[in-house]
Amino acid sequence: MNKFLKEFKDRGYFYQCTNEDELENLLNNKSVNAYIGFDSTAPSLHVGSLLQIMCLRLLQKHGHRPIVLLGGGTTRIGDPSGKEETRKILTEKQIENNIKNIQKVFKIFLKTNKPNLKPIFVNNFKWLGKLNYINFLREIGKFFTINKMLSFESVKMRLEREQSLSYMEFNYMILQAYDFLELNKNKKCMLQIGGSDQWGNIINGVELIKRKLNKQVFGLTTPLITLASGAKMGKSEKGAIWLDKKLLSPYEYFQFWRNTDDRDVLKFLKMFTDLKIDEIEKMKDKNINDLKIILAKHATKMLHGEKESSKAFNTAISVFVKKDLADQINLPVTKIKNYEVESNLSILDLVIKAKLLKSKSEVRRAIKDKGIKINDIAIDDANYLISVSDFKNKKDLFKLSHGKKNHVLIKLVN
RNA sequence: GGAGGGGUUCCAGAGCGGUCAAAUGGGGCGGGCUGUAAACCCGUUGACUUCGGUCUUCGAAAGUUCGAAUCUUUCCCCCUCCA
Repeated sequence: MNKFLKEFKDRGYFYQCTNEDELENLLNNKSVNAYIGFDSTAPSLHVGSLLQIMCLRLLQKHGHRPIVLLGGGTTRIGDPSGKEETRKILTEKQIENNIKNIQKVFKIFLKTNKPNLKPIFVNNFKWLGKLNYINFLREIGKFFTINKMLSFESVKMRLEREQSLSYMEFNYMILQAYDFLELNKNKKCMLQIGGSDQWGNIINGVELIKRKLNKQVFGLTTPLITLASGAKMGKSEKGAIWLDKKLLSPYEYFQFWRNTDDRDVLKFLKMFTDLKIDEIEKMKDKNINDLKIILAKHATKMLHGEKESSKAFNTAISVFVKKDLADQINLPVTKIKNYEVESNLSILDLVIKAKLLKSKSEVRRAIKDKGIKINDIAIDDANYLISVSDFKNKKDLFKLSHGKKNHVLIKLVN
């Protein structure tokens, strides 16, 4: 079997392929350009997109060239797949900023010194933005039948759920198909990869190219990852797990992986680290917590680098194992000013300021439940005022915690 | 176009004049157990509070009433059946 495809399967990335045998031939014979499109509705991607990123990385590892499509065009429309409601429409400026920021993560994951394998970044607004409606209908629209479009899962679902699907969104799949056509013509792209929810959109592109150019191209999908708990990957209790340290610190990213459900650990090691499959297989019988640490270290290293990864690890050790305040300097920091303390800063306000909780009522409740701690000592009075003596251990620092896992350092500044 | 049914707190879903910030389940959060896991058990789950209360919420607006999620009117949205 083709090496790329084999590893793709071994790592659990494989879900469906439009024509596996032919694709294998192609991959055996030459370096292929392949693309994945990414949503640009947020300023960063989150772990939900990580599997796709890993696919591109794997592709590159096997000598194929990744194309990253950041959909300035399609983001203006909004993919109805898997969405229950009409998307919000973003301004052009927001989208441009998002794209700029999202590119950074690919520059990390797809770094290479081989010029011919460098990722190609494309923005489909470049071609979608100047489409002429009449021409488009005549040249592209004629290949699509409404009968078929209505049969797609993404459309059916919206119709069944009685949620309105605007004409604009209904066109999304055609635009995505057109993207593939465009990339095939101009970037020699032969393969589109995507999550299993993209299957419909992908075959539309494959078929469009077949009809329009009489060329065979391919589609490959990855499974939807659900956690053992049944939840979707990417969201945690705190919100999205962003792949951007401005939105989520390396320590918190590390903790996300460190807290993986036992049942998911081996799967994630295969999916989200570069460790060789047989190495992972060999580790199977190791202590599950050690495996989680390996996972967390690797995943963090891949995104934030070796240094941040080991810093995060050390921080975690001192928080959870050594319980030694001195080493916990990598926890998220909230600064407060001298005068704030002097003017009776309450624990209620501080917890909110540190973003551990959102309202004073929540903080009150948490205090009642013994869930708020200063330097690991539970606060039992909701009227507690922060004072200089709270900083006594470190002079200008103390640790504020909500529950066992959410810790923030409070730093006193002038 | 005609006839019915419905829009409730994060979700599902009760309530149908006061005792309703609203049953129950799910989810979330905290605590316990443990392994920073799962399962399980307990607590909690609108906001503000000087802890006495106060304020905002049951599709939208107006009204009846001492008092409305609950009744009336208009409007918006959705579902089912018939044409």
